Amino acid sequence: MGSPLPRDPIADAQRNWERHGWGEVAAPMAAITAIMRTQQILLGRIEGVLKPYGLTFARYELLALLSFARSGALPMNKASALLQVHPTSVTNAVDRLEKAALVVRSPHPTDGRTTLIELTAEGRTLAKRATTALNNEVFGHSGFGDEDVEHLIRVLGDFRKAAGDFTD
Amino acid sequence: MGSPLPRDPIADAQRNWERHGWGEVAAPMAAITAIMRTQQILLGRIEGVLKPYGLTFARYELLALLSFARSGALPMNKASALLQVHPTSVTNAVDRLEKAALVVRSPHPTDGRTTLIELTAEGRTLAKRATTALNNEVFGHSGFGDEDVEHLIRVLGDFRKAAGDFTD
DNA sequence: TCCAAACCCTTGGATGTCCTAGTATATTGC
DNA sequence: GCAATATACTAGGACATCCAAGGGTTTGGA
Repeated sequence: MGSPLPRDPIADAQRNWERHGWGEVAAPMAAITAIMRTQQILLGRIEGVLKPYGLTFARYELLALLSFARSGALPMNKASALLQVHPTSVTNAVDRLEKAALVVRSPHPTDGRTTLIELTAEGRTLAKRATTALNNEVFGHSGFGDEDVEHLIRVLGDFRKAAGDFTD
Repeated sequence: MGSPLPRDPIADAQRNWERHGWGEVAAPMAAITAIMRTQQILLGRIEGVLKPYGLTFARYELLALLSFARSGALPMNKASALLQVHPTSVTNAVDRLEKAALVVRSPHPTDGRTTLIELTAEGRTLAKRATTALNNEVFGHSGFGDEDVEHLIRVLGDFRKAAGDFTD
């Protein structure tokens, strides 16, 4: 999006916060802003790797989730809960995946309100290939040290739990 | 978006990765996924606080950036670089902020290609109030411990630097 | 001097996310 | 058994982000 800046804009923001007498919250502000930016960078990398497969991250996540389900099928509401996104986002993703013949919608056997999302053979194949690509090109070179990875998993896990993501 | 899940879906994903022989990259995958989810949670909180002010996070960031500029004005391309978003995103944000009379566009005095974004008096006032709200309601209760905040700033700072965000 | 290359901003299009409503199906309770 | 409530999915709308392209302005080398 541009060449490297001469200075870290988030560190600058933190200094501005302190300079304005908000020193108490300057560090958390910087940490939160850094999380936002890091997510943006990672998402960009992931989307870049997935593009050749005709997938976006949202669609890949759904495909991957289905590929781990016993039967290769899940109710839409289940997928929405597990992916932690709004139901309409799942509808959107399924619409496009279905158009690409990677999944199909089928009625739930006993509950008429529910729609099952089912992986097709191509969907399963593509999920596997995309996962390999992501493992090789993103997760395998995350840029985080092993210790930092463990720390992130723990700290962000605690945060997500406190935020009400899960009970466990 | 839903009630808490009985189990951490990211920890489950990590286990799935390991079960499929991708143990090498399971942890980084989990860490990255956790960052994505954490960003989503934080963004939701921030947007919730800003809503009463008629602001979104994108617009707030621009307003805050301008409020820290000496003259309360910045070229669009400068803002794009500092916020690290695509120029068209800035155009979009400025369109809406201008419609709300929080900023105005003015021509650059010497470079005819450049447009300056200038904070209005209301814009400056609103930025201050929104910042106070965010400090009180989000940054002040980030949910991260002091040590974790320092750790996040360091680790994510290194990551962003390695990703080419800044030289410093 | 003058034209090509570089730079700046905007428009239009594709995606994703969320929210609000609306329709259809299940469940509950009287 | 039937009405009221709850649940599941989808349609439409508001926003944000990015990319690709287009039109105007500067800069720089021939």
